[in-house]
Amino acid sequence: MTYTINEVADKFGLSAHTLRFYDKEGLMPFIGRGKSGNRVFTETDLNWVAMVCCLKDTGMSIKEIKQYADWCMQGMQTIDERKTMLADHRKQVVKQIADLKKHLNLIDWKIAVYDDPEKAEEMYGGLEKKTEST
Amino acid sequence: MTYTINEVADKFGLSAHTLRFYDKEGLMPFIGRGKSGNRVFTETDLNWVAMVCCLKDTGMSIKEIKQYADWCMQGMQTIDERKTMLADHRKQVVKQIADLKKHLNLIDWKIAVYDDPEKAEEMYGGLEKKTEST
DNA sequence: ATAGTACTTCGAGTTAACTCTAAGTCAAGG
DNA sequence: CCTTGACTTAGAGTTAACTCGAAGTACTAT
Repeated sequence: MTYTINEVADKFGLSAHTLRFYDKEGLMPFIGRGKSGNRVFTETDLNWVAMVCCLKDTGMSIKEIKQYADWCMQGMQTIDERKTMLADHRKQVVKQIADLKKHLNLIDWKIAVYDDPEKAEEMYGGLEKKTEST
Repeated sequence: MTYTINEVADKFGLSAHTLRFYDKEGLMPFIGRGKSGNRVFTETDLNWVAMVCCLKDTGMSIKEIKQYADWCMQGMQTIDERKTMLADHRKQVVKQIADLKKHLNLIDWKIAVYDDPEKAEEMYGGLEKKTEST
């Protein structure tokens, strides 16, 4: 089973434009072509696209993903570099989650204040005192 | 106690340029000025900057934050709009956290594969079979 | 064979969010 | 008085990541 660029785009919620752009940037160095020059995606390629999307959606830049792809193309001797890169990135993702949870607390507190303004003075000392009182 | 733009920038890990940019975009409509025209930040203003940073860091666009700021300036009659906006945004943040956790699983799996390649075939069916074998 | 559809490349344009430069003002210290 | 340093504005430039348009090729159905 193989897939066209539009099928893959649909599957991952991207546009064909974006997939070609990723290809052009070197993020997909091993996508095959059919006899008329069209990109042909295999199941294995789909796994790779999933990995690219995962890295992108967790904030890795295209430049870094290209570095990762380049290392993958170079074979086994780059395993250590790849492992280090993923371990570093993992830390960043863990930090992102922690930061988001912290921010969520402030958002929750703010919503609570709107539901019960009394809480504002008690809990925080009057955020927006100035604006709310105008 | 009041603060200069550079003190605030330091406190929040932003540049003074960025704070002025936010001000220009209407994200800080109530920052006072000293007699020579310099921005003067109060403790209350710091709380507001914290809120802006929270919204920005959780993916809200400057345009949306401006909308929120505008509503804050209009006073009590916009409480409902603000509450709705924050509740909607809260949902998005919760989703971001869930998505990041999901992505983290793939990253963890991939790291595990690098540590013990045997797992690849068992768990996933050979991601990167093509690239690893070249 | 011809119309339609899906793909191709190349390169220009867009958007968001900064990021910086230039030219100028202002207050304090020597 | 003069320099130094922190601030001011307006506006231009940068960067990342798309996003689109034009022009062309190739298979598919009528």
